[in-house]
Amino acid sequence: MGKSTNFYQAVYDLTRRIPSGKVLTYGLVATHLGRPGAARAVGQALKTLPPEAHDVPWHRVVNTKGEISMGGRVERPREQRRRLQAEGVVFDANDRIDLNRFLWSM
DNA sequence: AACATGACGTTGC
DNA sequence: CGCAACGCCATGT
Repeated sequence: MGKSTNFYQAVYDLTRRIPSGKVLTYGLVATHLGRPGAARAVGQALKTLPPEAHDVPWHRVVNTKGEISMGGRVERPREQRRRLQAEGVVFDANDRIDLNRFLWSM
């Protein structure tokens, strides 16, 4: 039940290290975890987000286009955008982030 | 163990 | 640049 797998834990760990005002893509997170191609699994980890990971800045992870995913529901993406803007991240006219400026590079 | 699912990515048209 | 198809991976049933 509430037990998360090592992979999920790793995702939460790395996501927690993303500095405020910076973002990372699902694909890069997967790659940094040594599982290139597991971008979808990363998304699942962040959407499931257990109580023990309430402090994980899930909003700092976007897709490779620099845009917020999941357009169906509008509440969640909206909250994500709100938080990012509060950290200084800028969205262009197409609701897209300039990854050349805000992508977090280690 | 097999099948279905998804907050993704890349390539082809 | 927008859309469709295919690929990849970890989970849940």
